Amino acid sequence: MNAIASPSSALTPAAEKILATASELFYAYGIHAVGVDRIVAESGVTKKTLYDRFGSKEQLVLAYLRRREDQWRLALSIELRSHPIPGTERILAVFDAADTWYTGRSLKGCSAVNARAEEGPEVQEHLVVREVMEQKRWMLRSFVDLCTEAGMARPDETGKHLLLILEGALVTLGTHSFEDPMRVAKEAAHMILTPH
Amino acid sequence: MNAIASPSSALTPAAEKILATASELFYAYGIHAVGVDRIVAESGVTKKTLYDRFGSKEQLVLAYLRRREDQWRLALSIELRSHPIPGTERILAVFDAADTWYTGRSLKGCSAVNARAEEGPEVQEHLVVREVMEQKRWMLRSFVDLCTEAGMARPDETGKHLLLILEGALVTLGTHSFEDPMRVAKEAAHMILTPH
DNA sequence: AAGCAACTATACAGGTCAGTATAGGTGGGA
DNA sequence: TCCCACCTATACTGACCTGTATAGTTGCTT
Repeated sequence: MNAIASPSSALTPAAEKILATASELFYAYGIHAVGVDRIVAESGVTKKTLYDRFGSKEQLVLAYLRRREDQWRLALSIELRSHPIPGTERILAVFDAADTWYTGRSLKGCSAVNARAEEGPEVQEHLVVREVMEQKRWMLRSFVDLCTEAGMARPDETGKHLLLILEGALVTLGTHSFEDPMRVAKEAAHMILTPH
Repeated sequence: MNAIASPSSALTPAAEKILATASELFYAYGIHAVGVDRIVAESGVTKKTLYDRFGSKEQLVLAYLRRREDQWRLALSIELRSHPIPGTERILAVFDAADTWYTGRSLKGCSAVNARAEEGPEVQEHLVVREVMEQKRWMLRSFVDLCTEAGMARPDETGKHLLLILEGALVTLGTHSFEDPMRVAKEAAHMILTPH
């Protein structure tokens, strides 16, 4: 596994407050629905400081997405460290980590998917869209690596199957189609991983 | 199955043009990012007509979501009609319908999920959020019905597993984590439906 | 011929958007 | 003592936001 959190880049106290406030608001209401005026008002920091520290709203959005992803990767790496033996149990531990980390904190699904929904159709152009794509491909790579080290017959295909199930559970956290989607996802993953 | 398209409510010509233009723009750029001024300009209709026909932007958004869902349910019911025998093949035909209907047309994933990403955290309050929830629960019910009529051992659980896989594939259409997600989803569904 | 639904055209109101400008305050290190 | 990074405070720009107001046109139906 390649899960190591980034150095988190030592923000100044005011920048920290801005990012914390922006993260809550962006996730809860959407990125376009939250103006910098509101972020500034609720964080008790001036607009000048926001632009001195982050440069633009888009860069603030990127910082928000990267921090959330860093936290998830850290939580995942800790969970995996307590299941060090390659195999089905270690793979299923991903869904335990997701249950612990996302459930409760993520009543609107995946922040990256939600951010992508608000951007235009250009894939390569916008930084936000690229960031989302890279995060998702990292998770796919992680699943494939776990399947490979477990000696699965078709790690590439199985990794994709597992990613689909995880993504579905994250979406379902936001749509409220049914209760406890991450537990159900772990069941589904278990069936995928069981020899037929 | 309960898939019958709604009567589609006979819009006036100008309303039709507005809805067609709004649908493209909402899907491509997000709902908050598209103003009524732009919809009006690109559809060649006046703003007065838009408000005479739809009443508000929110109602226009609802019309957009409902029409897209109606079209999907119609496509699904046609596909299912050509696989009338209860069983695994009929269930997997859902993913063929999704492949035909979504792939190409839906390079940014599910319109309902994307719309939900832009609304606030209140679940019961906003009409858009309720609409999205109802659409997703309808699809879950459809999967469960298909599993029940196929004589599956645990139709409720299997229906949820299938919904997770379908949702995951829709998201992946938008994130570009890997190619051809709907085909991969059908594979995963096939494994879920095969006795262990 | 009258009425009416559907439409065009233009202008406006009141608010919010991202981002900039100007001026000044504070605390720690060289 | 001077400097400098970091911060506050306030005002502003020009564009865009949803929604409304006013006035007039077209074409079908009764």
